[in-house]
Amino acid sequence: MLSYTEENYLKALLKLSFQNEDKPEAGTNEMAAYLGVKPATATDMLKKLKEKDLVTYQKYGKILLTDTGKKNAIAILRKHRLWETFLYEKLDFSWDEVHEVAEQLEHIQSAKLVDKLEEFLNFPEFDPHGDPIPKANGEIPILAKTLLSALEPGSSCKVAAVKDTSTLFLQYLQKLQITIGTKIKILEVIAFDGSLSIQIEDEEPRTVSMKFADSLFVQR
Amino acid sequence: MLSYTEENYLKALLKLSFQNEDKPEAGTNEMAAYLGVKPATATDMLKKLKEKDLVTYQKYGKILLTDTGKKNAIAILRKHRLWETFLYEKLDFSWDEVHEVAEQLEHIQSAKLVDKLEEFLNFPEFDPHGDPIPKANGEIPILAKTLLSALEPGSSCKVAAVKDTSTLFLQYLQKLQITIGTKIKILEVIAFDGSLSIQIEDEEPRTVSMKFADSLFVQR
DNA sequence: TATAAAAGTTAGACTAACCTAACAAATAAA
DNA sequence: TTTATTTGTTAGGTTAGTCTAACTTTTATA
Ligand SMILES: [Mn+2]
Ligand SMILES: [Mn+2]
Ligand SMILES: [Mn+2]
Ligand SMILES: [Mn+2]
Repeated sequence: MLSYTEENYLKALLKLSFQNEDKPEAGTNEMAAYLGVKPATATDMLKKLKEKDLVTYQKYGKILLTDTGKKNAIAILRKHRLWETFLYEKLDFSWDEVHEVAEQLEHIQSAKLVDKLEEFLNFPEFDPHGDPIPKANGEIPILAKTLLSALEPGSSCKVAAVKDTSTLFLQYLQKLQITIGTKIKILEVIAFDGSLSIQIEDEEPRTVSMKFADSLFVQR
Repeated sequence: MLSYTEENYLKALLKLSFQNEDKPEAGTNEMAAYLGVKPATATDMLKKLKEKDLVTYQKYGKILLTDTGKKNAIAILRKHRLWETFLYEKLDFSWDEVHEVAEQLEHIQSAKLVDKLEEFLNFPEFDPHGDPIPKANGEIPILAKTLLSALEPGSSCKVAAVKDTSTLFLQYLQKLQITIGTKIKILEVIAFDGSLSIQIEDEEPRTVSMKFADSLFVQR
C-alpha cells in the first residue's frame, strides 16, 4: 500500500518522464521543484521508494521508475484523468477547475470505483484537457498531435489538447470559445513576432500570440 | 482547515452523540474505541480539538462538540452520505460496499463538489442505508421510524433504515430481497425467543430472529 | 467509607514527511 | 586542469499522529 505522498512522487516522476521525452530520467532537484518540496526531502523519499523497488536510483545518480513503479504511477494518472472527466462531464465543472479536485480524488483506493467510474463515463479516451486516459491494463491511447505553431498558413485543424494547463490559459480559451474539437484555420503568420491570425469555427478572424500557438496541440 | 484525522474525530463525536440519545456527550475511552486508537491517543487529539474550539472538554471530563465542531461534523456526514448515494445509485455498488469508499471520499475538500454532487443526485434525502442526508445549511431531515421489533403482530410497515450496518446483516437483507421501502407484514411473534414470522412484499412467510427485528428500522 | 475497578492522563518513544544548514560530488567554465 | 557552479546528500530538528507503560482521578462496590 502506497501513502498519499509516495503516490505523488511516483506520479511526478511519470509526468517528468513524459516531459523529458528523450530521456525518461529525472534528477533530485527537478523532482523536488515539481513537487514543491526541498531537495533534501526528495532525497529521503527517493531512498524509500528505492527500498520498495519503485524506482532505480543511486547516490548522485538519475532516477527512473521501475516496472512496478510505472504501473502504479499510471494507475494514479488514470484515476486523475477519469475523475477530471467525471467532474467536467457530469458535474459541470469548467476545465480550469477540475485539476485541483482530481489531485485529491486520484488517491482514493478502490479498484472497483475506478472501473465503475470508467464504465459510467462510457470509457472515455481523453480527459477534458485532451490528455489520454490510461486503460485498466495500463495502455495509454496515443493521438498524433502537433503544436498549433507548427502549422502553415492556410491549413486547418482541430484542437486536440492543451499543452499549458494554467488557469489563465484555460480561461482565455474559454473566452475564445475554444475547446477540445474546435476547428481552427490559420489565416496568416506574422513574421515579425510569430503571432498569427486565425479563424475559430466560423467566427470573425482574430489574432493570437506565438505563446498562444505554442500552448495548444492540434490535429491536422 | 481540518486534517483528515481531526475530521474523523469530529465525525465520531457526532455519531456517538446520536447513539447516546439522552446525553450527547462522549468519554475518552468511548471515542478511542470507536476510532480504533488507544485512549492516550484520543486524549492528545482532544486537547488539540479543544485548542481549536471544536469541542468542550476538560481533564477527566466528558466531551461535547461546540457549535463550530458540530457544523464541521455535519458537513462531513453530509459528504459521506452523498457519496454513498452516488456509489449506490450511479456506480452500482451494493449497500454493503459503499461505506468503506465513502470513508475516504468524505474528506475531499471542495464546496463546489459537494453541492454539485447533491444536485446531480437530485437532492436525495436519505442514503442507501436509509440515513438522513444533512442539507447544505446543516439541517437533517427526520423520519419517524421504529424498530421492527416494536410492532404488534398483524401490523404492516415499510423498511425505513438499517440500524446495524454490518456487512453480514446487509448481505442477509439483500438475500431476503429487503431494501429501503420494502413492505413487511408481521404475522406472528414467538413469545419463547422473540423471533417473528413475517411476510416480505407478497412472498411466502418466513421467520427471522429477534436480533434481526432489533436491527431494522421501519415506518408504520 | 475504604477499597477495588474503570476511566482518563502523562511521559517518553516511534514513524512519516517535512525543514535548514553544512557538506560532498559532479559538471561546467575559465 | 584548476576553479566555480550546480546538483545532490547528510545531519539534526520539527510536527502530526500513533503507541506502551506508568500514573492519577473518578466511580462503583463491598
Ligand atoms: Mn490534471
Ligand atoms: Mn487533465
Ligand atoms: Mn457509511
Ligand atoms: Mn450510510
